[in-house]
Amino acid sequence: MEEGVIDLGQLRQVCRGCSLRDLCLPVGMRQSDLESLEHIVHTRGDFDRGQHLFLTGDRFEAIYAVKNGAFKTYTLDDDGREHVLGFHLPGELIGLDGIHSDANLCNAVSLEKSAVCVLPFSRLEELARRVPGLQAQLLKVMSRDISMHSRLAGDHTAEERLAAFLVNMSSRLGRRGLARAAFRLFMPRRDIASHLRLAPETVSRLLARFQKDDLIEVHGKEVHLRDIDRLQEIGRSLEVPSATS
Amino acid sequence: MEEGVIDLGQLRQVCRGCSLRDLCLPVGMRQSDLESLEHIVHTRGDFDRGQHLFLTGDRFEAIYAVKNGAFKTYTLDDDGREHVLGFHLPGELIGLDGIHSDANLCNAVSLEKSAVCVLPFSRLEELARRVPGLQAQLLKVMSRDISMHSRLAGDHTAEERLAAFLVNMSSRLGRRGLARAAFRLFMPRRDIASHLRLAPETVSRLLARFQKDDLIEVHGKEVHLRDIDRLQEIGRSLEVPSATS
DNA sequence: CGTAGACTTGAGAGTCATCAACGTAAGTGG
DNA sequence: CCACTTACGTTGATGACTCTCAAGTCTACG
Repeated sequence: MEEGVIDLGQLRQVCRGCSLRDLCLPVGMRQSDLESLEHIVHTRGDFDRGQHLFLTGDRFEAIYAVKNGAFKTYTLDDDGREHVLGFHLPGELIGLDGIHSDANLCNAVSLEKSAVCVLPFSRLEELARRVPGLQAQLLKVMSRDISMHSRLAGDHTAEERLAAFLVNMSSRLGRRGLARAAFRLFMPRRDIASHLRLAPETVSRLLARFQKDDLIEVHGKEVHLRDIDRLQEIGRSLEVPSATS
Repeated sequence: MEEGVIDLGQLRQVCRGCSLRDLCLPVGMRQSDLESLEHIVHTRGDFDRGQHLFLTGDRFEAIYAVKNGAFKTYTLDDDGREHVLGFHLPGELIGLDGIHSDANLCNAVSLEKSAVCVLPFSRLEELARRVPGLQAQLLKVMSRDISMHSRLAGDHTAEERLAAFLVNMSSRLGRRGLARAAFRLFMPRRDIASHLRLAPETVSRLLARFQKDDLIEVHGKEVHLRDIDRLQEIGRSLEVPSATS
C-alpha cells in the first residue's frame, strides 16, 4: 500500500468520517472547513489503561479530543493526594486548562484502551481565526467547562453531588448513542469519590442507599438508573443548563 | 459641549486610556487593534452597591469587564440558597460562563460603586477573528477560569481554602497596584463563606485563628497579611500556577 | 485458580455546620 | 449629630455529615 493513498483516503478524513463530529470541535463547521481542521489534526490510538497522555509540567503544545475510550485528568498535592478534575468521554476535549500557562497543569491518564486526536494549539488557534464556527465552538466548550466546574465547586451534599454525577454521565453517554439508563462506570469508585470530594466509602454507601430507594441498581461497575427524574431532581442544583441539549 | 467631541476624545479611548489595559482583554494587542476594540465597547458607570449587572435567565449578549469597583457572581438554588461563584475585580471579565448558553447562568451584582465595560459578544467574537492577540487573550482568560474553578472544586480543608483565598486576593489586588499585604475585604463574610462553601461562622473562627497564629491581622473588613509565605504554603494546593505572572 | 486490588459494610471520630446569643458597625431619619 | 434600627460579625455549645480506620467480601487478571 502506498502511504499517500492512506493519507488522503483515511487519515485525512479523521473528522469528516468521525462519528463524533457532531459532538466535538467540528460542530457547526462546513465540510470545507472540516478539511482544514483535518490538516492540523493527527490521531494517536495507542493508549492502554493507565497510560498517560501528558503530565503536570509538560510543555503545553496541544489540546486533545478523545476519539474513543476514556480519560481522567487529575492533580497531585505535595502530600501526594490525588484530585480528580474530571472524566473525558469521546468527543470531549482535554487540556483546556493549560492554555493560559506554558505547561500542562494536570495529568491526563487513560482509563481504558483509548485514542485521541491531537490538536496542536498554535495551529488550532490560527485556524479558529479563519473558521468562525471553530472559534465559536471552542469558546462554547470552554464556557461549558467553566460552568461545570463552578457548579461542582459549590456547596452541596454528598447525595446531591453523586446524583448529579450519575445523571451527568447518563446524559453524556446518551448523547454518544449509548443507553442513558444503563451503563458501565468505567472508573473506579476511588476516582468518582475524588472527583466529588468524597471518600470511596461514602460513594459505596450512597450507591447502596440509592439502590435501596429504588433510584438505581448497581452491580459492580454496572449501574441502571431506574428513576432518572428523581435523581435529576436531587442533583438539580448542580446541573449545567444549556441551550443546545 | 458637543457630543461628537466627547465621543472621539474620551469615550473612544476607553481602552487605550485605561489603566487596566495590561490586565484586561487588551493584553498583547497593538494600539491600532485597541482602537478596533474601542469601537465595540461601551462603558456603564452607574452601578450602586447591590445593583445587578445581569440576572440568571437574561439573554446572553455580552461579557463585561470590570472597570472599577467589584462584583460578585452567584447562583440561587430552588431552595433559595445562594452560591457565590466568584468575585470580580477591575480588569476581570464577567459572564464567560454564559457563552455556551443562550442565557446567563448566574447573577452578577455590584459590591460597591462600580463601572463596567460592555463587550457585545458577537462583535467581540468577530473582532477576535481579526485580532490574534484578542483571541489569544480571551482563550487564556477562560482557561485560567477553568483552572481556578477546578482547583476550588477539589477536596481541601477549610483552612486551606481560606488561606488560598486570602493569598489569591492579595495577588490580584497587588497586580492592580494596590498593597498586597494590607487590603480591604470588600465583600461580607457570608459571601466569602459561600464562595468557599463554608459557614460564615467558620470564616470568622478561622480568621481569628490565623490572627492568633500571627498569620494575619483582622479588623472588620481590613486584613493585613503578616506572613504571606506561610499562608501561601497552607493554601498551595489550591493555587493556580501561571506562566505570565 | 490464586492473589492483589477494588468494593462493601460497620464502628468510631473529626471537621465543620447549625443554633443561639451577644457585640459591633453601618446607615437612616429625626 | 445622635438615637435608632438593622445587618453584620463574633464566640460558644451542640450536633450532623462525612471521613477514617478496620475487617471482610468480591472481582479481575495473571
